[in-house]
Amino acid sequence: MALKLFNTLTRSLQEFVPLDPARKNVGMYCCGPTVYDFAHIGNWRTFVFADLVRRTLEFSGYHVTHVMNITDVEDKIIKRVREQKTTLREFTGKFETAFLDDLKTLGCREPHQKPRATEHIAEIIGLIEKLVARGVAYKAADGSVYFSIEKYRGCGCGYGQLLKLNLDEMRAGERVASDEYEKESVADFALWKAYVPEDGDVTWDSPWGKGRPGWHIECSAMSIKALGETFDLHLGGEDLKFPHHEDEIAQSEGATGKPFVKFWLHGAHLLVEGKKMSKSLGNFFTLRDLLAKGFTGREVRYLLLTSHYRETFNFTLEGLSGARAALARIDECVGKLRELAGATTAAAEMRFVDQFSDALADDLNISAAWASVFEWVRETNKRIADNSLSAQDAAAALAAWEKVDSVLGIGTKAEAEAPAEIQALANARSEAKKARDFKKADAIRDELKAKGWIIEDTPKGLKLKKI
RNA sequence: GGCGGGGUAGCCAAGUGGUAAGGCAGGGCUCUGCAAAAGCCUCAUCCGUCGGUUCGAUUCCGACCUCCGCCUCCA
Repeated sequence: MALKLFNTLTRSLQEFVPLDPARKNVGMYCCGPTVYDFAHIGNWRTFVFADLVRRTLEFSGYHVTHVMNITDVEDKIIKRVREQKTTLREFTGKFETAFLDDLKTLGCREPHQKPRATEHIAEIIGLIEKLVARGVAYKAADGSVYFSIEKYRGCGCGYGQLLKLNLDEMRAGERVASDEYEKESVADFALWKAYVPEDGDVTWDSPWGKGRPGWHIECSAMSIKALGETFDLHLGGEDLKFPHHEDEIAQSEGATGKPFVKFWLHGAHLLVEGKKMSKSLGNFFTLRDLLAKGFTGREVRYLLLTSHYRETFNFTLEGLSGARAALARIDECVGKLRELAGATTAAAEMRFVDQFSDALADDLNISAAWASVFEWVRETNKRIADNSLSAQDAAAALAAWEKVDSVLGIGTKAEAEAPAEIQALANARSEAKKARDFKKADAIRDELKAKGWIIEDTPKGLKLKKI
């Protein structure tokens, strides 16, 4: 089934056809983190969403080049560097490392390229020069360079491609005008920000004097460098539609005269416990906060992947606990299949895989995709229970699971090897049980539980599971 | 004020002009000496409210209530 995605550019569901359909190459750019703090659960929803898009494309046979920028120069960063009396590189390096660690913890595939804004100042300046030469950018009295929406529109280019804009009705200017008063028009935005003393030594030379890049320009410069002047996919959180993505389109198309991106995908935000996340409400979580509560990255990933990307998702701790139980159900089933299959291999059972991929093809209907997973688990369990599953069948089922999991990316919990001490206790319990000393057997079971191991008596003998 | 997205069981969440997927929690049962984060089964006469269209609406239309997002740094 052909993959359909909701393109913000056309506000409609469209079949995904890349620019290079013959070679199945896909260029995908995802707006990455501004590294001034640890990323929160809302940020992670968007990055896990981007990972799902990438994995779905790879599952569909595309060769994806995944690019994610690291914004390492920006107002908040500069402010904190100054406050903490550190250097830009030292400050941003710390959060960049944390970000990439967290990305891995969440089971996201690492982007192929992670360009930093500070390492692309030359490209950024080059792009601004093009815009100035084309007459859609101007240097203001304060030394900054701005993009002129009016001039841009004057050459027949579309501003407001991602959403309906009614510049007259908008409340633009209420707060913007106060700090960016050198602009010709309030809708104009900065391409190059002139140096101010507060910037400290965070500054670069440019044809317009010392300064630093504006926020939007880095994404245009780096995506064009990595993926070309026109590429397939650009994604980010819904809040970025305006002004960030709209401005990216304006800068890029204003400079190249070519269409910038074929497909724009935007992920919705999340609420936490039904409310907007905020530090004062105590519902503001970073991934590290959740790990500290004893949850795992794969549990968080599972939960973030339970709802459709274009719907607001309500993230709850109760849901996160539920994630553990749901994953255990899958782990149990896959574990049994492994035992049954042994060294046997087989081609994947395609009924499950097809059902799963059909769900995803429908604008990443992940809920329907999970439904196919759990229906498969139930059917598989039944077949295991009535012994109607051969090693061959089990191997085919496992192969199918592996295909499905190449998209879900939750893997399976590694079967933890019980240390000698635990094994010895388990043996002692078996002895006690055999001697029908159930009191002792139960006491040992409680002791094991206290040490973090659960014992299960199965028809095939005892099984130890790590909590 | 402008633009946009929602309101489906205790919680999370799909979906459809023809009578409500899936997960968690709950309940029942099975295996078990007892158990289990083991397995199976079960769990919405009903989809924010009120009207309208229709043989039939949760699904389409209208009004209203309510939540959320963007318009300003923001995933």
